[in-house]
Amino acid sequence: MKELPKAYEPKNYEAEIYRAWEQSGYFNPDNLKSAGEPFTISLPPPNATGTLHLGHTVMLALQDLMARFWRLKGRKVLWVPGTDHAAIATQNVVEKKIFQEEKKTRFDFGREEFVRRVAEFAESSRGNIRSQIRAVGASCDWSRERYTLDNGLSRAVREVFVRLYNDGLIYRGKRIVNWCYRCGTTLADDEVEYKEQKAKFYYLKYGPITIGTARPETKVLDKVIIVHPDDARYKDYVGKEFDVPWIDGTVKAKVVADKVAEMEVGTGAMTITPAHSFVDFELAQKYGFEVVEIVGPDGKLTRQAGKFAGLNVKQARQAIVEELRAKGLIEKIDEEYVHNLSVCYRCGAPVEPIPSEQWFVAVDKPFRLGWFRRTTLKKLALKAVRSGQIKIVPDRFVKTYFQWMANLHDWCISRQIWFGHRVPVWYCGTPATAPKLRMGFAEVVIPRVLGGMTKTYRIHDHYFKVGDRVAFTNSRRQSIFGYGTITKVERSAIKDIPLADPLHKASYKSLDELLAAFRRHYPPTEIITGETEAVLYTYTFKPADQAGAQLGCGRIIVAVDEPKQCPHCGGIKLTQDPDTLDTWFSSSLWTFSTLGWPERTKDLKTYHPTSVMETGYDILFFWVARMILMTSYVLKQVPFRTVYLHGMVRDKQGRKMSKSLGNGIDPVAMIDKYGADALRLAMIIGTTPGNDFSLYEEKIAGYRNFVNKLWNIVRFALLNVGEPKAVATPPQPRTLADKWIMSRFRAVAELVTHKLAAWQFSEAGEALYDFTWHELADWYLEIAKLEGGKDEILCYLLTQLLKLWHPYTPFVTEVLWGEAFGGQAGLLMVQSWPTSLPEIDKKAEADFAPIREVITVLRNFRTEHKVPPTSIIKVALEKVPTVVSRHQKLIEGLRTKATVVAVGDPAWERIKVSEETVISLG
RNA sequence: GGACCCGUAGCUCAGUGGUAGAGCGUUCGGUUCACAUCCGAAAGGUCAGAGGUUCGAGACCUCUCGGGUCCACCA
Repeated sequence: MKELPKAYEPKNYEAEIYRAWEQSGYFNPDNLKSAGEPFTISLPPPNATGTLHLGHTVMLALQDLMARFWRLKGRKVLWVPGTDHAAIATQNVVEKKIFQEEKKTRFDFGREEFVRRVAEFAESSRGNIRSQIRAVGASCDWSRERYTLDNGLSRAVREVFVRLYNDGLIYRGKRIVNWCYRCGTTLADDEVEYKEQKAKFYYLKYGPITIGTARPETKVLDKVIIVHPDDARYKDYVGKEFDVPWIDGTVKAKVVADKVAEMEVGTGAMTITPAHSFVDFELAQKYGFEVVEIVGPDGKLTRQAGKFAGLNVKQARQAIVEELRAKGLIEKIDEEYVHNLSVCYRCGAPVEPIPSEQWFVAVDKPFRLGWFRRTTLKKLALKAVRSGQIKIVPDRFVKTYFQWMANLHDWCISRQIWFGHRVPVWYCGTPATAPKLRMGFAEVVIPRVLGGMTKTYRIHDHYFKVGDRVAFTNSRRQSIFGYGTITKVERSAIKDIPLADPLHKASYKSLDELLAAFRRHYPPTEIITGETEAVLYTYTFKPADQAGAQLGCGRIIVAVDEPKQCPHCGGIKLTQDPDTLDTWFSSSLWTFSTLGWPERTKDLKTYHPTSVMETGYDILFFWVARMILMTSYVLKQVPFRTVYLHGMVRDKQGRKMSKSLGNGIDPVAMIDKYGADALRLAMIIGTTPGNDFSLYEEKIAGYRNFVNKLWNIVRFALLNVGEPKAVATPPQPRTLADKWIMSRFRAVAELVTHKLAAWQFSEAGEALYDFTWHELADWYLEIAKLEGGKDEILCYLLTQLLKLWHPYTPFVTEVLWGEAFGGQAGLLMVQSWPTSLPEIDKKAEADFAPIREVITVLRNFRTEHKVPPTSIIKVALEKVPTVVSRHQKLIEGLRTKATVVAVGDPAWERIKVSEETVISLG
């Protein structure tokens, strides 16, 4: 006989229990005796600087549930924990902090110092999230803890980058990207969120045609109007060119017909701004229109915007609208226009499309995988799911996954922030000497340029200014063959260009010959006539091989480790690309980089592919899809066999939890108040994968009550059992109640086992909850008080029940296990799952049911007739199963205080008590 | 525009073709005897609506209504 405290106080045990688990070494599968098949989970790494929120708690509870279940089932369980450097998010946090505390920006510190400070901050706050993960009870292997920015993972990142580059799947290009002015960086397509917003929509007179726009400030240099080919209104204009009085002087506009213009939208006509719209950029590529940047990366208008240069977007819009108004070009303004404003998912500031030189992963480009297969990254990622190698729970997300994959564009992976994995790319030369501006030359003319040609004609303005330092590059190879400074910029119609200019080495006999020369270098779509305006650049020239030793050859070096010298020219002044990588690039390698890749480690061989990826459906695209894509490419393996997606936590009204609503619940406070076990139950029972669920304090309190019930079940047993011991095999039941509970236990144990293996955690938990409280506690324990002599059975049920509950409520079950069986039984977390189960006894279950019913009926009878608790009643029952009369004592003892005279009837259906059946009240 | 989810007791939600469920709340009753973080009872349902499939539908199919999410587009 042993006495436990009356109520379970989680605070008194949890820390100590976790310490015992950790010290046992069993979180590390190397220390598990089991030889079973490994079961691996990679913990979706929380942000290093984060604090535990309910989303984390959900994933920890579910993953720990799986880990503990399979560990008890004898599998070699590895759960790899870690944290994510969360590049933009972390940098933003630190920038904000530094600005508040010291009124300084990152530029005041310089890159190196700033990164050091961010890293320091991340390091110092990482301990916080670690201890909070422990507080939930997560049985992850801390000896294998990783960080996305640690040496091993950084190496994996560089290795993958280099491989992709060598396979031609990473390229650098000037493309329209999403640009966040506040963060000063690009964002991937899915890092942009949309907010519906009312804005002004301007109808502007653009020559004879009215166009609509919400962003007049980008329209300064628009010179192409797109209309639908079938649009009768504009039929006569198509293909025509005309002068249009516009924002900054007159522009020559032409009208092009293309089906992208929808007749119903606005006026059906639009001007295009290739530099500031994804669609327009595509059109510009299609038709060869010039891409002119109006808004720069600083959010201010560029010098191409003429007199508006230097104004920020907001000022420029005002000024330009004013200008348009003054010129009478505004037809009307729609004030009620609703459109989706693009905003940064990290900081909420507006995001604008601008052209920028960035690194991309080509998802649609064919490459050779292994010896035989030609495929694309997108195809690989689709196949992994379509082939069934990866199962998604719930499976409706398969459809979502395919849809997203189908829409996936090349992935912009470079970011202009400082904190993160630096792009493993070096340029031969330094920023000071290697000019930013480039002028490309066709291969055939390079020898002539090298021969001293210092004047070049172009029909597109590159906006070089006198004094600009320019690198001259081979357009095909992208290599620099010379350097120089612009000394003169002139404009002239082609027909007015002197046919023989001493600075322009080539001379022409006739205008036709000059025009032919132009046409050779521009696509056939360009209409080049004598009237076409050309820009004539004059410059100084120094060949690269002369300047090379100091300046570098400008070529790109992509390498895992920092190169000492340029493999192309031997130059030693190498400059690393300033960009860092999208944080999801490193997380996409998470399942295998954490196991030691690129080394061929034993862990990698043993534990990869991982068994399950458990995470919220909100990062199916951000993360899960990218892991599938990258792992398929790098390892030719899936990263995980099953994806289990949990829903989002909402408040009682179903609203998202947010700071502004103030409806958030702090999981740490809840653990403090109700215990980790109660919180875990509240998040597992009553929830289904893929569906959001509500969480509120009363719910957690309810499960706290259950945990306490479990405690008291064991407390009762220990008070009644002489010598508590763990019982592995089911003892022989003696009474009907014994047979009934043993049979029920078997049914529940099997159900729980089956449901847990089938990812149906809620149903398993519910069944176990109901059995524990409403069968075992409410009925069997009451009967045990009457019948006595239950030591063996109670010990057996206790032993097995604690195991079944352990995955859900590890703390209280471990405490109880220790209290009941002491140290000799070892830790509960490494016991074996119940396998030796009692027999199913259908007859006992069938016999017990009417007894239970009779008791309930009699209790109701007492209540209805207001029989005082002390009174004994005598009741005659008719048409009840004969078994009832054989269990007089049971019925009387279970708080009915009734003597039953039962008339047995084998054909009984329903038991009823009416006043007529009552013989007497005693 | 495309896709998806949800609608079941007052509230929060389970329910994988076979007798409508749980927790909380409400009402009534209970002072020792494991637990008031408890025990015993009760009330409470056109399973959003309409049609269909089936011996049988809360579940499967079609449509409608209401609430929500994601993606695409956004001149």
